[in-house]
Amino acid sequence: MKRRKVGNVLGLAVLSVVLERPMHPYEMAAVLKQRGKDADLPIKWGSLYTVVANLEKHGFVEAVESVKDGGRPERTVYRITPAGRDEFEDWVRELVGTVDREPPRFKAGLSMIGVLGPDQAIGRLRERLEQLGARAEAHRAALEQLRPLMPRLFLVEVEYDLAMTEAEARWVRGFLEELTTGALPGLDAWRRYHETGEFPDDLGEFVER
Amino acid sequence: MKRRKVGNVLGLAVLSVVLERPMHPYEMAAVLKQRGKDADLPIKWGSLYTVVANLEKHGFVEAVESVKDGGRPERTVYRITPAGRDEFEDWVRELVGTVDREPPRFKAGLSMIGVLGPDQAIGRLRERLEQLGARAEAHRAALEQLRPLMPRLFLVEVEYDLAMTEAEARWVRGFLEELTTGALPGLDAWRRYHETGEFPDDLGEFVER
DNA sequence: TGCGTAATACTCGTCTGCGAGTACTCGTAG
DNA sequence: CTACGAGTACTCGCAGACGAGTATTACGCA
Repeated sequence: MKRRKVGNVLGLAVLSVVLERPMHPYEMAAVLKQRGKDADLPIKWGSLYTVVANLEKHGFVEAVESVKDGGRPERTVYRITPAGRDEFEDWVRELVGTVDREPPRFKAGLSMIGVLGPDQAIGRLRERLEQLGARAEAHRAALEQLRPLMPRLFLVEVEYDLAMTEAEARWVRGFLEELTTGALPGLDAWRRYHETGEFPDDLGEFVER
Repeated sequence: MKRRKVGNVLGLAVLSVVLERPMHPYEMAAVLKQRGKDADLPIKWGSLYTVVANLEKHGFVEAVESVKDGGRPERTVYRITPAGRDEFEDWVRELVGTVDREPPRFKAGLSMIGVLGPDQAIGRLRERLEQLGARAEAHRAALEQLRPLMPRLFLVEVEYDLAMTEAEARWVRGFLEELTTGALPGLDAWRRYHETGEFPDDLGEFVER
């Protein structure tokens, strides 16, 4: 039980907003959304209330008041506690300081790319490349637009994302090059395997690693 | 309901092994583990049986026999169906062809790096850089060792991972550079904020984007 | 003034993921 | 020859995640 008391990243997001001022859950979601954080961490309504309740259970936030404002449903406003502040900082420290690498799904796909023939593989990789290009472009545009409005520090995540997107695009382009020019060794063996369904006779490679 | 009938990636892994020959769940896990796939997709025993059951429910695999071999607990052996084959290929196609980008936790950390002061940020980033270096090194070693034993095609995922790790390391190094040389604009405002806890007066940036 | 639609602020129940057990067996060191 | 630890092959139950629903109010507009 070395695990974080509240494991959901949404909890981190909640802490980050409630740090500024007390809020009720719905407002947290609204603020997060409006700041564009929901692009990185999609807000699930179902989880929000569970997560806030958990944060409360562990003493990271506490209920301040229950306002019956106008005729609207009753809202419970939460405030961050000192323990919550600590937890938040510590969490950020962990996130920044350690690479845990939840393995990207693309990697799983790559490791099984064999089942598609080379031709399908090429097609799919082209699609991916296109999407990566669009994503990079969108980030560049966002940066350009935001740069004059915000301190650099608040844009660093976008710069990072852009850098990584470009890196991936570069890699995919390189791999694609190898596939299309036929530079990748074993390309025809691959094609033969995919068409006939049978391996060449070099299967001894499974036992090791 | 556009979602995949069995959503868990572990399902993909199961399909990928059961494609070669019929197996019982425990054996699937063993094979996966022994091939080192468990580095990318940690096998959770709890999920394995649920996932296999689900695959069966949707007709992607079917039970072949229940062997009572020796005195061991009874094992149910599963075989892939044609539908399972299709599902598998389609899944791989999706994985390779579309970038869905489950947002890296590091990005979340970066977007909140403000709460750590610049000094702590620097420390943590140094740690990360070190870990990235180790990871890259490990991958390079693995590649060198495996290259003569396996066709290139089976190493492509590792090459990809290496490329991405290096890219991240490069980015972190660059950012760290800016922080340590003081090239990052607003660095002292940041330090002041962290020490005193109060913002400079430019808060108008929250409302837009 | 009446009506449809959007926004507000949740609640509920299902379904999944998975950690922690369980029970049996085999090899082997003493 | 027997006790013990490591492997084998699962089962169970709970905690969390999340979609879909609900009830109320505000607001545009014809």
